[in-house]
Amino acid sequence: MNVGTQPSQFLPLFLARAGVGDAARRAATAIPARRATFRDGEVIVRGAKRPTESCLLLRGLAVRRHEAPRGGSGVSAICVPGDFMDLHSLLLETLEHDIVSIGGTAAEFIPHETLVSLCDAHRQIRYALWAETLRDASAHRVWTVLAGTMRAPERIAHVICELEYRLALVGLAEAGNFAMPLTQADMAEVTGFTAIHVNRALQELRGAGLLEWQGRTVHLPDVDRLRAFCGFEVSHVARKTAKWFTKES
Amino acid sequence: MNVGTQPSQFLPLFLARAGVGDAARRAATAIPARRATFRDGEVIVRGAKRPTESCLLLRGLAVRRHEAPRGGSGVSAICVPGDFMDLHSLLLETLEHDIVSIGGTAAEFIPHETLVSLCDAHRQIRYALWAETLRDASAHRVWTVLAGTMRAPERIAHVICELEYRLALVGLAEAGNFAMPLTQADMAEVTGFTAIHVNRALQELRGAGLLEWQGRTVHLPDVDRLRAFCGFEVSHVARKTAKWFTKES
DNA sequence: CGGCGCGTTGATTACTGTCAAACGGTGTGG
DNA sequence: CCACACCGTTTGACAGTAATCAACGCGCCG
Repeated sequence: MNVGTQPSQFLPLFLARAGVGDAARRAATAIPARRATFRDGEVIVRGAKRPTESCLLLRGLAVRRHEAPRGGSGVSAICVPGDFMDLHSLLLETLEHDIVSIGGTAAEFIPHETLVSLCDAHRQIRYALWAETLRDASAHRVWTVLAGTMRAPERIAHVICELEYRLALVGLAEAGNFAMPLTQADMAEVTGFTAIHVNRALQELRGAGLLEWQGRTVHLPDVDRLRAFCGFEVSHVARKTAKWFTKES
Repeated sequence: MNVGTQPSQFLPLFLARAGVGDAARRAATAIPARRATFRDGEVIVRGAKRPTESCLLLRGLAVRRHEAPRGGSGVSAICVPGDFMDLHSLLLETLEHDIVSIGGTAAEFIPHETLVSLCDAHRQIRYALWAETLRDASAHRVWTVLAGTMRAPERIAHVICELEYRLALVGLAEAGNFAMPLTQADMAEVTGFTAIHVNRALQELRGAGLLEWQGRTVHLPDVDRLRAFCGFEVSHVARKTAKWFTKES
């Protein structure tokens, strides 16, 4: 549902986090952005269609949903608030997946031509956006390996650890507690297991006292123990950006 | 083994394929590149160490090898000649994986500062390189989903289809025949199965007349049938680049 | 009340890993 | 030349993990 156009709030925040300097950031303060909200399961960006805007997630969770070759579907990533979800559509003609809302979400859409102008005009901005897409790619590589090497309880625990970590970064998780819009069926799509198997793996995790997940809330009694259980390392998720491009163009 | 420094051959080729115009391409003709060859299993780029160059694969195959959390290892991508293997090290401080030679390989290394100068000076070049990293990311997403949803025979067949397709693009596969430096154990690392299971899946594929793989050579009697078997679609691998950035800066 | 989404359970089957061993080719040293 | 070791491949038997099929319970909402 479209809820109007207003100056982008998240783009300046995003650039600030990326270490972009004041001058370039001032140029990004008055960027008009279309805002929209989405209900559970609604498609935020459809892969089949060439988009003319890129979107930032403001609230809620979203997944990158792919059609799998033999007819099923799979998820290649989870997006949290603050993520620039389809920056790649700026340069690639086709998208291989949909971006789908999990629970209620809000997103803002910035026209490609605006982003291109910013990139052309500001060296720091273009490298910051490029670096963001590289961080995404790095996360994808890690997921590929995890999907190949971990069994259900560890894999699920790892997804939860990753969510907790990334949500905490943007103030949406505290003391191991966070809202969990994903259902067990969603978790199955993310991890590639069946919903039934996810259910049984979760019972194992609960039984071991590693996590509580009831309704739409997750509580991790001992984050460190859960991280040890599944081999989660912050360094796998948090990739630092090189600092050579801080010079303004 | 270091085999000297000479003007980069592949960078101009690479830019030409990316649709970069003559003016920008001329600037990239005299780029000095260090050349080196590697034996089977040698590390071409070590993730732990911050590199000061980015490398292109000239000959042979290489894999992105990760340490898996519980001690094993996994592979997140296969690189073929012509691939810019660690362009991401240009902007990210840390790399989460090694790039490892499979069989004998040759690579050329271009200093980061040279690449940065080219990117700063030429709009087309910076967008072409950015797009290349986005294509990588797209391939990673597809692999994540495949790793989660396919069983061994299909998954292995898919990797082989992808290799055949990408090698054919650079003239290294013809009529379904190509050199295969990967061993069955390597294929196990790539797909996340055990070598024994890979062996059995291959017997199944051979029995169905879908592929022949003996020694270091693969022959696909009927590429279309193999593609149908594993759901391989060219569109999953070949992502087109948007054409808006053809304008020179 | 009845339907639906979500979580749960049990029984059964299919897929994959593990352990142990053997085979064939290749290169090396005696 | 042969013995030997090594690597990649192959085989068999068995154990563990996950998918499938078929229900059932529970809460929410029309």
